[in-house]
Amino acid sequence: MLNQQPHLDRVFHALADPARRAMLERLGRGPAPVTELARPLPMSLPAAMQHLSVLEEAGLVRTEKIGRVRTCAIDPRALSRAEQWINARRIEWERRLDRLGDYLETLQSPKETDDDPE
Amino acid sequence: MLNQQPHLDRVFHALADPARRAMLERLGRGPAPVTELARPLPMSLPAAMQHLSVLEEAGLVRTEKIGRVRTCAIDPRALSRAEQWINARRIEWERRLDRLGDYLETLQSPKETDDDPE
DNA sequence: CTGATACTAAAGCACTTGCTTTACCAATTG
DNA sequence: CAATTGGTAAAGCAAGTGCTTTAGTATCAG
Repeated sequence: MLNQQPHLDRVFHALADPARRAMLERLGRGPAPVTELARPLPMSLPAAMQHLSVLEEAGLVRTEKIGRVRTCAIDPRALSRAEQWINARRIEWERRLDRLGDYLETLQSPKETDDDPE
Repeated sequence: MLNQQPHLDRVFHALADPARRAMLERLGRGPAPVTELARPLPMSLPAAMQHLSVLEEAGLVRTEKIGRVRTCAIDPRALSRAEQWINARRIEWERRLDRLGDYLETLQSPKETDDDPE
């Protein structure tokens, strides 16, 4: 019943780590090889590689190895799904808050009782 | 150097679990007591409580206990920070893709060479 | 009062994460 | 060729997660 969206799990989990967000922010300025992504991070290269593979499995990053250099680039499509989920929630919540406001107003000037009083 | 935004860590981590997203979706339709949030989930009540406290520590949910019932409600502000981060990345990436497009066009019709060839 | 309801606290445990180190291969450089 | 560079594979380990069960406490209903 749960988890119809394992993709969202992976994307949000990938975004929940500062090292991975730093990688994405760097990649926002253009593609980069693995070593360059790893350099600013306070960890070993294999550790950075593991973060990178989390980003890749979430679909946020695509990589291609040419010669001995693996070049990494962002894939914006994965992020848009996460954005859509957040957006849907926010719209829903704002609408509800509006209806709550309406309801409170009907309490102020009681003409007819409406439904959805919670 | 990393982790200037532990708040983002917590929000994205909270969103990375389907049980917690289900709770948020339910709360989008209005406040609810703990038991109602837990009922559809395939786990014990204490387990659901632990998920709830993750949401609360991320600032996504506020709760108030009246009598023996703890009522939970969403707090949209926490989510907007996450949305802003995603938005910033997407705008950055789209701008970069546009510039890449421009660059490719200048290659097609070479009049003047611009900077930022990456 | 008695019993049921709604939560909460705590301990325990299998499993997963997030690194590390070591060792290694393949591509390039001199 | 030998040495260096860029990346990978694998093992190991401390710490954290995600549940469970058990055992409560406080509140409400009758």
